[in-house]
Amino acid sequence: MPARARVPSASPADSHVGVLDFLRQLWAVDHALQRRSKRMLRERGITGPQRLALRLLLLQPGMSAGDLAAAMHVHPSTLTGVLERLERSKLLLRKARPGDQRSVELRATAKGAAIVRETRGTVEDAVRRSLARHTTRELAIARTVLSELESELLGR
Amino acid sequence: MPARARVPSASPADSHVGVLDFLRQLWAVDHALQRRSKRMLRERGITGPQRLALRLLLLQPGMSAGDLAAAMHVHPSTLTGVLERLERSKLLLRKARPGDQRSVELRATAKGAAIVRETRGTVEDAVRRSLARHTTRELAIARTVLSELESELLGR
DNA sequence: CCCATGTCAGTATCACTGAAATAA
DNA sequence: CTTATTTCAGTGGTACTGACATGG
Repeated sequence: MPARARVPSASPADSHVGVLDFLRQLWAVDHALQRRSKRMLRERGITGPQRLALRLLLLQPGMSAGDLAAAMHVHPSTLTGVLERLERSKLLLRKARPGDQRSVELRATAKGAAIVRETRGTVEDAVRRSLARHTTRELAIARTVLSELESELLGR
Repeated sequence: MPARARVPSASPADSHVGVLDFLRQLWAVDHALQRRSKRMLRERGITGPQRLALRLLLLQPGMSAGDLAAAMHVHPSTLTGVLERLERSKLLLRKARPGDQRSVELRATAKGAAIVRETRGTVEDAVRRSLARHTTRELAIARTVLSELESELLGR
């Protein structure tokens, strides 16, 4: 099991606000996300992205694959694999859309809805607990920083 | 190219502070990180985690594989692959440690040091630009939230 | 013999590019 | 014919578990 590191912090000269420290924290959260997702797969048979897909589908049943891919910020071809695994696990149904046979209507099954309701040990659960410890204002700041980070990462 | 989503926000009843919104933002940053990493690989021949490994190695030359794995919060067997790719690209040297033949001394090559210095288009670059837009206090808050999120994700 | 270190084998998800299939 | 939607084929990186070789 990975343990805490003992590595010297970035020198202040690196930049005014410890870019390397922030960078490491960012990758740390990323790894934590990936590990939790793997663990969910082992223990409950569903990954983080798969859960997110189902969750969005419950909010807007009948979504097309393209719309869901956009909502999840992934390439449509990436979604194909996610959907296939969800379907194999009987958590999702793919149906040709009446009126446009190219498109598909996606819906969570009853089993899919049930697994989404069970939140113990999920990413969502961790987020909920973290958020409960902060004020609305602090969370707004955190979200803004994350949102700008996202833009910068996607840009150029 | 993934585009912006149009999905209804979480209902306020979901929890007091939009857990689903925060969750989506978190995955969005994660995806942005992955995409930037892939793009770096295409354009410059090195991924985000690979760069982080080299960066830590420059800070502490001669580190062992186990220590580096701990510093990066990954399993030693995960690091094996990362190191192999770095070595194949001639960015890193692995040498048996004198006095303990089980352990290895890791060092960035001159080429490795050079590629780390070139930061245009890297994750680090995006972080630097984002940080420049915020006050020290705001960044401290963001870091705290991320750090707690990490703990919650790793826990239980 | 026992423990530590690192690698290897096997498996799985995610993510892309680019091309193909099908339908509008 | 052209465009839109999704899937398929192929590639690559990350990450794990569990086993193994080797050295202390």
